[in-house]
Amino acid sequence: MPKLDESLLTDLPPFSLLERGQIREILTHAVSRRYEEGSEIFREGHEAERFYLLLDGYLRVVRTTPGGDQIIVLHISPGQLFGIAPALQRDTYPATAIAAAESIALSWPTSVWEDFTSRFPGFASESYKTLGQRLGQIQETLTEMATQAVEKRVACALLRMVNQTGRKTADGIEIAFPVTRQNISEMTGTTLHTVSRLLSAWQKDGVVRSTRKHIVVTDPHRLVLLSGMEG
Amino acid sequence: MPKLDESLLTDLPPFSLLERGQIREILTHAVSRRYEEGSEIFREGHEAERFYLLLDGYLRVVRTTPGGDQIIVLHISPGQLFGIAPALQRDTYPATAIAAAESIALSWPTSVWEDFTSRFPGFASESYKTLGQRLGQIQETLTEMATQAVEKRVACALLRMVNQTGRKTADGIEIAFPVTRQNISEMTGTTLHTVSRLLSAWQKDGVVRSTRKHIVVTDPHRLVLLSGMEG
DNA sequence: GCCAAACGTTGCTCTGAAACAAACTCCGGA
DNA sequence: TCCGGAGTTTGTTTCAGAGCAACGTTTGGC
Repeated sequence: MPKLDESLLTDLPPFSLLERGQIREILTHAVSRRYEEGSEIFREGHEAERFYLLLDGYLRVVRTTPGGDQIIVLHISPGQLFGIAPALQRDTYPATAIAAAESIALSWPTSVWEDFTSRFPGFASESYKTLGQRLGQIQETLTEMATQAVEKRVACALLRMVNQTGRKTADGIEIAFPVTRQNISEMTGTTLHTVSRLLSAWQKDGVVRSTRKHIVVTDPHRLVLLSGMEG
Repeated sequence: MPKLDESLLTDLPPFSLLERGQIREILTHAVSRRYEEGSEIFREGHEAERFYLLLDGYLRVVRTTPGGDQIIVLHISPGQLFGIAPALQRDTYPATAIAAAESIALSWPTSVWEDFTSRFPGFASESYKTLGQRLGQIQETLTEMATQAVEKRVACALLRMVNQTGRKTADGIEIAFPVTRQNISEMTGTTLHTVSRLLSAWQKDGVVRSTRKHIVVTDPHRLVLLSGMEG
């Protein structure tokens, strides 16, 4: 295991209120691990043995139906806690986490959760804040799914990724991790065919530019209009 | 305010570990109120001033889109905490709660939340368990919405209501609160017309029997088959 | 440098369910 | 008792988007 530097954590919300010494102690319990693109960090329904903090990379949180269809519930960006089943008194993960890009995460055994939340001020409240945000996000996605047409859902999904992970480039804002049409269809409850057609059309209109597994939004404002969020 | 009896709370999970005296103290901070069918307990986006416990009746938790469409995120049954935004470090309600039937709820000011969770063992953990269950339910609904056809979604919605609130009658299991076709369409992201057609067809097949605002599932097993959960 | 697999595109068909439309029925209140 | 509104039913039309099919393109492994 590589040596972990304290500065990794000092700027992250769950740990920002803590002393150097406390952070050092937290790190002594942590395991750092690298996950390559497409690999599974944990699986839905399995015993929740550890909880995690994403240091670098991006994750997809995924659910699979009995019928074998997969849907992407949300994405995790660096700095976020995930797999925090213990916060919800669950002993089993409610979804599967998959690395969308090569990623690095710290993890701790579930058994130290109790200890962390009681001893470290701000750790518990930040965790619950994260949970609250996620609950909100999922509700948002649910209402969108229930009320909006496919085109708007896809536009919203792109915007969400751009807002979370977008970085400016010469010709627009690009999504910082690999995404396939299939992935987008799993975020929006549609088919890869429909997503492909939409992206092609938007590319023709100059709203996006996309290559294999890679999307740049060239005209975010137009995309917002397409998403039907306003106007 | 009517006098509140301690026995109201002693059997409910959030309070089951507590002493009589503690429960008495909790009740001194509580306000009890009756909500008539269709009335709003709190509204999405408003300041989360109080949190609640449903004593009797049923609630719908609802979200409204900018476009005016409404969708029902979940239902609340007696004994459950709700409006517990403080548990998630939110200062605003993430959804609107509406009485689906005449209901009675206790409520406390958000300011005592901190106090309750720290002083009363089991209160916090039960609250978080509730939250965990709800998160799971919503994820479930989301995947269903994304992958299943309308017919299955409606079948699932009925089954969920039956499982949560169903009581046996002469000719089947009935849903314990008023439900309109419109309501079901708001649970499943479809139109009241489609729901009406489905219920008519199922009634013809002897799977359900329904009158205005009132549904009895006469053949739950067939409904499970229709829901595509197994087989 | 070749091959296979993964990813993407595009055309065509067909159907599930929305949209539109019109009645009908029940219930509560004046 | 009558009226009006809320809830329900049913028919018809329409179309977005799934399903099916075939082909093109990139990539990485051997």
